[in-house]
Amino acid sequence: MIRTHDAGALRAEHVGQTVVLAGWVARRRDHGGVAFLDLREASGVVQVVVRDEEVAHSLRSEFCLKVTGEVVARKAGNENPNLPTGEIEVVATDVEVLSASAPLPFPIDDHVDVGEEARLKHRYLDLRRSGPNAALRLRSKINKAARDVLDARDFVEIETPTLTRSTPEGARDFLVPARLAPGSWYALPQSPQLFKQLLMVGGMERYYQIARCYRDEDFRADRQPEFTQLDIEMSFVDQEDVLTLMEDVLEAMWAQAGHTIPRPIPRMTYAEAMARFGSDKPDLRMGLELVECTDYFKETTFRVFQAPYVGAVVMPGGGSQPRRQFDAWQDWAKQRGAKGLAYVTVGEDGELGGPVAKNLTDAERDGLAAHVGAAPGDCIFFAAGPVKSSRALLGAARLEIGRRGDLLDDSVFAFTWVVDAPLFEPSSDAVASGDVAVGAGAWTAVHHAFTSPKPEFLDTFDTDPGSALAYAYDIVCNGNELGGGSIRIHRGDIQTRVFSVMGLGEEEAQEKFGFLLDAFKFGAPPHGGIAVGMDRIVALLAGTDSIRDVIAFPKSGGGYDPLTAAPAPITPEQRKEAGVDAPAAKDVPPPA
RNA sequence: GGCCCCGUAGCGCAGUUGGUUAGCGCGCCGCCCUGUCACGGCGGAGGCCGCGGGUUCGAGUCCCGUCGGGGUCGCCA
Repeated sequence: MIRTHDAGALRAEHVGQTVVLAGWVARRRDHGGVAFLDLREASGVVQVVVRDEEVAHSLRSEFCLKVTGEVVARKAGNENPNLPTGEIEVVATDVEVLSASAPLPFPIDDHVDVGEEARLKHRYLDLRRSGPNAALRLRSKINKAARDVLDARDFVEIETPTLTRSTPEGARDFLVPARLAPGSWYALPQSPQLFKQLLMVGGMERYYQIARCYRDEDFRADRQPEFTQLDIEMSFVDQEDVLTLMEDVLEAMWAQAGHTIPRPIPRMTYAEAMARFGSDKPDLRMGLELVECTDYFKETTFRVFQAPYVGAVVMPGGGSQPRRQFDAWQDWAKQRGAKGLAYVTVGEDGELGGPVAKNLTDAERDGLAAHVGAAPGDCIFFAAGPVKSSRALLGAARLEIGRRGDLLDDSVFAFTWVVDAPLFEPSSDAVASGDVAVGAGAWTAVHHAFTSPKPEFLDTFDTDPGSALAYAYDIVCNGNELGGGSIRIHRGDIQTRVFSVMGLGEEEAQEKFGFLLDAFKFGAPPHGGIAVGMDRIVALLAGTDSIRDVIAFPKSGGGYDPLTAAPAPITPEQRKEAGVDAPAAKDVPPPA
């Protein structure tokens, strides 16, 4: 090693020692005859005193230095209590410039805000800043915590291919031309789903992988075209085994950030989550649950509330919002595709106000505040219409109320399992418009096509797809779906029936994933698993809103990498050789 | 794909009802400074106001288009 000591580890006990340090000039304070350098490296920062003006004068920010010097105690009054190394300093006897630095595109200074575009373009400089640097180190620790738990339980870490076959998982695939088979294409995996199931058939019994996954979808704040899952699969287990294991893993990961997760993690059914929170990933850091009002308004003369569903959510203290604020709520609701957001205010005297109140009967007004749990000064928002879309609107309103009221504490982690999701949902968009899809009966898997129905629906799931529940589970924290999994189908006959409900014929099923169906013919063990998104988990634990902050080299909008400027054009030669323009090797049947 | 917001010096931002030479802070360059720690002082350089078109006597400012960034809904199991 070039250095003998870590700069950030020097303390009073090292006084008198001659040390060799290596690091970067974080800051230079030149007083003419004496200059102070803050030398920064992975372990921290220490103050270096340079008395040779010739040497000090030429040094600049982010020069990479080797410093030889003696550790001395700072004189009384010169200590810096803000630094762990603040009691001492290193008086340089020799300073060697290992590498000079050009002027920086942006300051490497924790006090200065820099735009994301500039940071990502020079991400290697951004990573010298304490925040981004710490985020990646935290990520490493969390990965290790997960590995330790799984290793202790005899899991096998196995890598699966990234050049594979287009899989049926719902998102758009990234495609890679096959030079040796012009006209044919690999797909990058959306997840290792099929491979991990094959590993179960292969007798591995306990598999895990920290796996990169690829989905070619539009961008969101919490989405990257490539992202990382902790992927787990186990044989001979039921749901309890998977949930317990995952809780062990989560507990260990959260412990890395100094947090304790109360065990067991509570559970609620999908139906309960939708009814109480209007979401399949409820944020349980606050109350303000949705209140069912359909029965309450059963006899109402108010036409808007003559609907299959009427629900409410209370905004504490919201009654005093000015009119334009309520108008803003209307715009907010309309932007989400709703007609509006009806509201009633509760005056300090208990008198109801707002445009809706006068449409209600005396009886309806009298009991309303009590029914929804509103207090004087509150505001009650209503949604009326189709069950699913109305609850979704109220669920979104609930979160918005939480944000505006500062009711969501980011230092608190509220976990829940959401279980018993429906196995299928109507694939038509009839759901959103509120019509009940009947007839043609095109159904699509809520989770994925290999999720088993719960045992009690094994006989009926194809005759009554709408009411069948899936043997699936999602882990939710603070309104984020961290991940999910299921007990899989391991019997060919059941798999065929599931495909059939989805309108997937035998021939097409064989074409798309015949290799999996074939594998299941050879004594496939019962198995199940789970996958959680590591980017979101680390972001939560790092206290950042964006998963970009916990990815070493993230992409910006449009899948663009500001650092390498990928994606980039290719040469005509590359194009020809890759076979990008070759005609299809074989006609592929269109999707069902 | 729809909607909203933002593009002004290396970075972060201001720029009035459209008006003469486009500012501020930090950084950068030069000089000075022997106890600072987000050191300080003096001086200086640095701008196709994202791009294209239009309105106007005159556009950083108004209009249309376009590109880039961010957010959101759709989409993403």
